[in-house]
Amino acid sequence: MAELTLEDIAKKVGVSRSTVSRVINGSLNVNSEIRRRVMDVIHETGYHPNAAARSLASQRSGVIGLMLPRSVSSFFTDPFFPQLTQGVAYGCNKNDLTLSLYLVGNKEDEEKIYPRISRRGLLDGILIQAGQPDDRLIDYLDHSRVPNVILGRPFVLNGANYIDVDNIEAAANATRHLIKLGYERIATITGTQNSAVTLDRLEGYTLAMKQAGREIDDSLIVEGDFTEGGGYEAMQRLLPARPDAVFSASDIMAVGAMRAVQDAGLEIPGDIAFVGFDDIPMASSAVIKLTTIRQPILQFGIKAVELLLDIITNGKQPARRVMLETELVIRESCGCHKVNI
Amino acid sequence: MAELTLEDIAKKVGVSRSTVSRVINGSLNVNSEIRRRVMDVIHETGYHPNAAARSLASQRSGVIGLMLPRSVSSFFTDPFFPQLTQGVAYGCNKNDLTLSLYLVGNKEDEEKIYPRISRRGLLDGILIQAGQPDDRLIDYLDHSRVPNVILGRPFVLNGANYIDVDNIEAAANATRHLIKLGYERIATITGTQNSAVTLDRLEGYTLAMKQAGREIDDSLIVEGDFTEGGGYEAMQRLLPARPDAVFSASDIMAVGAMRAVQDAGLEIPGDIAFVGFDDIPMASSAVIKLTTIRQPILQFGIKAVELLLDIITNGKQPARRVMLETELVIRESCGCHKVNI
DNA sequence: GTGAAAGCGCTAACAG
DNA sequence: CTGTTAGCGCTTTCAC
Repeated sequence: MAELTLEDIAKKVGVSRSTVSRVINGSLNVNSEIRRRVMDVIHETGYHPNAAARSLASQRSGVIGLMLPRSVSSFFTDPFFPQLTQGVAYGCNKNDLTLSLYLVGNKEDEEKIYPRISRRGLLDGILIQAGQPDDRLIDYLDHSRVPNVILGRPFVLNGANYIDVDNIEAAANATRHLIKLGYERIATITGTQNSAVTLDRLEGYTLAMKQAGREIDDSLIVEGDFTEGGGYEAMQRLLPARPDAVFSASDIMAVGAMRAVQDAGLEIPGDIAFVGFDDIPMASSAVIKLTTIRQPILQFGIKAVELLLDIITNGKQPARRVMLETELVIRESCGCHKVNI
Repeated sequence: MAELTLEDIAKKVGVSRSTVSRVINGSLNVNSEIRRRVMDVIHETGYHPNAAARSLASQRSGVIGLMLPRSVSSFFTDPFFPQLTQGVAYGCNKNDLTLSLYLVGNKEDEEKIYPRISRRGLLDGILIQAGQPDDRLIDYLDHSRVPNVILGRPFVLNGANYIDVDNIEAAANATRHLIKLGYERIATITGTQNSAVTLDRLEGYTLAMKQAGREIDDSLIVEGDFTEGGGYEAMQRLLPARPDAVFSASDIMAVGAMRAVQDAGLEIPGDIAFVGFDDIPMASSAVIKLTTIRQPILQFGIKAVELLLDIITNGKQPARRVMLETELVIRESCGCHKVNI
């Protein structure tokens, strides 16, 4: 059977194309009897309006993009991104939006993707993961008229719309918890250099330490890369400095680091206590029991979609900055109960 | 500035709209001098054709969908899916396609998504992850005219186009490896009930055991759920049966199971040997060293896109079934070297 | 409350 | 090799 059009439906019901369009788009000014008949025919025939035609006429596609730049290589290595993606997907489902995913693999991909997202008609707006300071994309989008919101604080603000958690405060919180528990040599495993999250979480650590009158010992600060393996190696480098507690800038690195501690024959939290960041599902597993800073990852994605929708509808002015709350979730890796005895 | 149209470019260059369209679409029949001038103006002005108009006129959107049904709840829990998604994304990048991701969260979402994917004009075709036997979607798509390929063998074939690895043979291979190494009590941790992968891998295990003249001992078969925690628990249930080797239907479950073994004070592979399935990045980490069946996950995604493209171009007849090769990757968890001594 | 008519911006015959 | 001419299928004034 040939594809049905609005015109076909109209003919079958005996009304005009406009009327059918009105009932599909939920206009109130339609006689309820006619509306019913139109609906019936639509269901009987299994008619679905053509998306391209609709986009062209209405200048709205109902599609938003999610772009993860090349610098986010940990897409399938850190559960954070899949979960974020899921949050965005839920946000889309909720708002009857379709999600287009742009995963950039290499420089070549990148060049091909720029034009695709700026092609009008395809996307109503786009969500971009903040990356490294030299990410040209954010800059690029700033100049384009595509409504966009940045996931995470971008390096250069410039009236950007973004959503984030207060990484500095959250990391400070995590560190303070360790300080309060009486640990003497508190170390930190940072994320990849050159990303805003890494900088902010490190700053939070430093802040809390200084506020507590502790000196910053560089041998207690090691760089990870947001992977489990990276956490393992970072911990191995850290071990000689004899830390008695570690604040890890991500849960997945904490998991790797804890493994390194165990492989070294030490105990958690007895010998070394841990606090992570993210609260990925694994953190609450029976085996890990990681005390961590919970980010509302799913909510993050959902809110981002809503923020974007707001910008699409009402314009990008004034700039919007949404901050989500984090929360210290106490499990066993920090050794809380040890102190309570 | 108002949005540029093809007409504007044509006017600036002093040619007709069609000519500009031709150079954009790479038609050969254009005077090279004119082509150059058109290109120049396009670059100067930063013109991008409107995707909706183009889709409407050409009946092709350049967008394909990737649908992960509700039954795939392990999206952000098993690295397999993110990696598959990445493979699909690469395949899209390579072929100048845009990827739309449909992650179904709940029944409600599901109902909203059906019409979205069957709306013509939006999608040129769709990739669907095979799920449980009662997944209505695959059935639904079979009747629709949307070109589609199923990722993994579907329960009901019916002329479906799909791509898969030979799970039975691969699992048998893994099991045979363990048999050859002389293990006496070889167990298996299966995936979630009711999925084709689970069934096939279990069948491979049974097959290899029977072929080797081993009896199938039900106490050596436990069900997992494709999560790390599930693997851990499955192993705990398995321990009393005193297995000396385990074939796990996925790497992530193997990781959990191995942890359970260590927590029980046993050694790998000394007390219990392991072979996994997938070869996720973690499997080759310095800590895990998991012997496993490597699936070409990225390739899987890329090939799926190419297959879909073929169907879009040449029609769904005849049905295409693509099988990808797997490979046994030997690391340390199987205890190979123990035997070689 | 309903219909007619004018596009939305592009592709694709078809002439020339 | 290039221009003219129809649409693609829908939304949206604007009359009535």
